[in-house]
Amino acid sequence: MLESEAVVPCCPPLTERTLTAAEAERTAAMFKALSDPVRLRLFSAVASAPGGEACVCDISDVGVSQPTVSHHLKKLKEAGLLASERRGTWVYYRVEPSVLAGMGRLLTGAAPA
Amino acid sequence: MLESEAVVPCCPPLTERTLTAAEAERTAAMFKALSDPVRLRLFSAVASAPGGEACVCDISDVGVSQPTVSHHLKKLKEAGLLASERRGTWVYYRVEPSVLAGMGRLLTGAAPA
DNA sequence: GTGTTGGTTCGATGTGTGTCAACATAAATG
DNA sequence: CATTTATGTTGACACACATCGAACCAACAC
Repeated sequence: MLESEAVVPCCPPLTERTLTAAEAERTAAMFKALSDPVRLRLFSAVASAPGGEACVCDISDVGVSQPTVSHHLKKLKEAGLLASERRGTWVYYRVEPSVLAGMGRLLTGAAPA
Repeated sequence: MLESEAVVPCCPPLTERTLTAAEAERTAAMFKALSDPVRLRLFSAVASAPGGEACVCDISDVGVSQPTVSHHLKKLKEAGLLASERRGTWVYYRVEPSVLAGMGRLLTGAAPA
């Protein structure tokens, strides 16, 4: 199981040149992780949570069963977008810091302020 | 056929709050359009082309059959990421201007320089 | 008109994926 | 130990999707 193999320092901005097949493969994997409505809601719930992290119990109200939530969180983790840590009873997820900036740079070709 | 219905002024940054179901649906559709390696190569080919546009004949060398290229370009168009125009013999695709900035803002929460 | 080149649409097919119910694991609590 | 609560995993199923060849349309040349 290959998890969170550095997805950030991956590829040039989309406006720079045509991506190679390998670059496209890696970049597509990140977009694919965010291409499902449920995953997107889960991700934004974590990303917007105070402290940058949230326990599953706080974000699992997205209209699907709990196993499905777990499945989607796993996918986000495999894509390198989220990291998880168990603290006692609950499991907390947080956003991998550099990921958002990296994907933003991919689209805009510039670092945000 | 609903094409390019304003996708840009759609949704708040992912870090702001948990997206609503409707917001997640719309945002996921844009990410999904970029979640395929072939589409990503086609999109970057158009986005990086001089003048911001390219004819199909210039970008269709991505390792799949030409009908498949056409299929993917159609999807990108339906997602509001590309626009097409026929000029004589050839069909030209160009990037919808505000889309990249809009998606970048979605991820970083800030406008690029 | 016929022919040729560029592009899209149409079926068909195989693979991928989102979903849930059922089961399994992990930690706290009694 | 048994029980309860919180997550994760497995297996199965239905639907979506990427791909192709073949048929089709659009513009140009003859």
